[in-house]
Amino acid sequence: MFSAHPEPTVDVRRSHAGLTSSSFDDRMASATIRRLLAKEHVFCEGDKRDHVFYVEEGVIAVYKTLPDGRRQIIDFAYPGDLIGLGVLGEHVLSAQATATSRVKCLSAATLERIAETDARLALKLYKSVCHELAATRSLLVTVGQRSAIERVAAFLVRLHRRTGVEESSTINLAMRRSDIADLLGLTIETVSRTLTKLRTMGAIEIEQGGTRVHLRDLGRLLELANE
Amino acid sequence: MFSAHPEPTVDVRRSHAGLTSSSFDDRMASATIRRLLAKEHVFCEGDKRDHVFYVEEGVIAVYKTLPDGRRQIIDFAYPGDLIGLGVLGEHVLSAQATATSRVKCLSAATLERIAETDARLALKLYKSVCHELAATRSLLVTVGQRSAIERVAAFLVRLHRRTGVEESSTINLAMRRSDIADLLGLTIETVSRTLTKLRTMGAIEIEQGGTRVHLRDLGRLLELANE
DNA sequence: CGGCGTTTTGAGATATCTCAATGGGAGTGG
DNA sequence: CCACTCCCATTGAGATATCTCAAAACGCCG
Repeated sequence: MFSAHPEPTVDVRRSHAGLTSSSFDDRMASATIRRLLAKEHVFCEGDKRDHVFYVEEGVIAVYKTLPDGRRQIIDFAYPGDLIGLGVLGEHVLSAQATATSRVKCLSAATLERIAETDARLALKLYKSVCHELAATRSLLVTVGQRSAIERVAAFLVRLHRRTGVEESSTINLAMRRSDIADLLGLTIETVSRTLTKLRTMGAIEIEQGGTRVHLRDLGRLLELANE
Repeated sequence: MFSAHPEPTVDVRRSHAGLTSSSFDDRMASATIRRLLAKEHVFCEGDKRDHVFYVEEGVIAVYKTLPDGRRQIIDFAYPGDLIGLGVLGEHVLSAQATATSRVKCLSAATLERIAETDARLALKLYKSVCHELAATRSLLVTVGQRSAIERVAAFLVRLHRRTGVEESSTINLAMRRSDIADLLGLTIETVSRTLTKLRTMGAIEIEQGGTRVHLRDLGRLLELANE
């Protein structure tokens, strides 16, 4: 379904789909593991798209840069997500670990061949694009319409939903302020100031090093996020 | 492929795919036509998603609103685009004509039924999501990273590529300043001022009523857009 | 002509950015 | 174990792009 048709544009990126197709599972079991340190790249825009990566641990920032170096992070990929899917021979986005991470490297050609006969897998890939699209639209609304405090609150809430362990309202950012800034279309300083404002308001607590954040008043954050 | 699987999130929106599958063509031929005046809605967020719409003429703004009324336009749909596709029973976005428009109303259930057996159509729908995703990411980069003048220049260039007749570098906005503002995450006034700045610079000429714009210096616009 | 919706323009307010300095934590090497 | 360095986060102060509020001009339609 994917590889047979040359296609002029896009690149599919992440899957929330549980990966249960049996032939796919076989692949997963025998796949190569790659470990990354913070700031290491999984792939770059323009690289040959010969692998698809399944995130097992850590956080991967998927982003696009402008010619002058400005960077927009499109999304963060967490364990269980699939990155690097697409219909083109080259990656149109870059992906970089924001913290120590581990990914499984899957052959793109093989995956796409399996998808041709395995309707369940094909459907999962399709759904993953839909999820991706929804997430991107949601971020677009945030960046286009919300103020700094709303953006940061929305980010925290979303991160909590995505990675938060039940009951615990402490989240591990596992990334730098610059990553948050590039996701939200703000500067590092504004992100920092906004976090301290949220702290001052009593909505959050920031632990040592500023990477762990305790969401003290989730209701307040939701309200601020305007969701 | 689409209807059989209840799915918790998204809504696929637009297709650039040439629509040539024969059973689909039959549907198209017998479909109901709906004519819309500017500001009329094609559908609203939360509406039952029983139809998919093929834009034949005009411009349809597809958007999302925040609880307090702020609006982010996700994209404009032009003739040849398909809107309202998705995997959910309800629309998650709203769609409104920005100018007099004409759409063909297609039964969502039927379309999805055909897609289950017609691989070519299914593939086209898949590709349309990919295109949509690429367009949304591109807009996200614009809104998150670019200045007002860069955003407006990028918008004009994109509109020209999308709807511009060969050779003619005059484009018809067919929408209000408020629509452009809500697409780019700016205010009406900033859009207006930015357009006059581009005019003063000699990059564009604005015709009567401000709806037709002549791109006088496309190179300059491209440069400004930072693409 | 008169009214309405829209665009343009102006002037002042403000959120965010920029530039710069300070401080903290982690790692390194003496 | 203590400098020392590096990277990152925080904080401050001033600059600025964009927003807000307000008024005027324009184009369209009855």
